[in-house]
Amino acid sequence: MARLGELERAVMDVLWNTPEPVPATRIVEELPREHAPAITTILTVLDRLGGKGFVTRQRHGRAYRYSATTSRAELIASTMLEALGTTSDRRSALVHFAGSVSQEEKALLRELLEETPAHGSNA
Amino acid sequence: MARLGELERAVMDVLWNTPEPVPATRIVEELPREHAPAITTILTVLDRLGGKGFVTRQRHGRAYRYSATTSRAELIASTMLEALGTTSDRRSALVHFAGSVSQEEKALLRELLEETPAHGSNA
DNA sequence: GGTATTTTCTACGTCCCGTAGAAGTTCTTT
DNA sequence: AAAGAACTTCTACGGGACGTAGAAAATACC
Repeated sequence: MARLGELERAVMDVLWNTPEPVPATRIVEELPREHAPAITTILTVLDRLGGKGFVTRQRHGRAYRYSATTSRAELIASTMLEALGTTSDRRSALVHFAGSVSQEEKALLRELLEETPAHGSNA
Repeated sequence: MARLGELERAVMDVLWNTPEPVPATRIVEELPREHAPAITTILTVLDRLGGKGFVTRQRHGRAYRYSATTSRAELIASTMLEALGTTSDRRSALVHFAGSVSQEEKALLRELLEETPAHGSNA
């Protein structure tokens, strides 16, 4: 999966934190940065994010509004899955993973794994 | 955490697949590539990997032998952890993760989470 | 038609990574 | 010791990704 740069990431964060499609101008304002980039910079980034499949847009009057195609949670999950996929020895990797998550997350995960019914495969 | 390029990754794979410290020449031979890179290329990559903290070396006669500082499993686990760390809503991410692992891994993870005793925090 | 808003086009600088030649160092061999 | 082999260090280039944004074009408003 394509990787995100720092600004790309920041833009995604704005999209993820906003329930509705966002105009590019709004993204500039929303960006938590001292030195805010120019609007054209944001447009370029949005375009690249579109190319990577992370963002879509719809016309809204003269301008576009942008929204994320994938939730943050989904992206994180697939990053984790992808990392797991780089080894044939998944067990070892999971051993280390299980050993390094916090107590709370351990409990949470256990809970989530319990409650999932019998169908849960991926692909 | 620093990211790995394609060749860097391939070199790490050789190191991970070899129990003992490996001479650079050996890495060239071991590399599963049609167009094998020059030895100097490998040396450069090893140097960069050293800079990133993934590789160390010890002198062995005139030459060096290289070894990985981190196991593949550890690296994968920390990549997963790092991905998790990019959200404040870990729960959502874990929900998606738990929902997308295969049946076998689900069982395995459950098992691993059960058996871990009370100590398991990270930090 | 003039002005403001927004997009599209084009492009530059930097950093990372694959790539490796040239030159230096160290060991071996005669 | 001279020569050659083995290995490392130094230096550097080219491509791609990303942050950056000006100039120009399109669109809308008055």
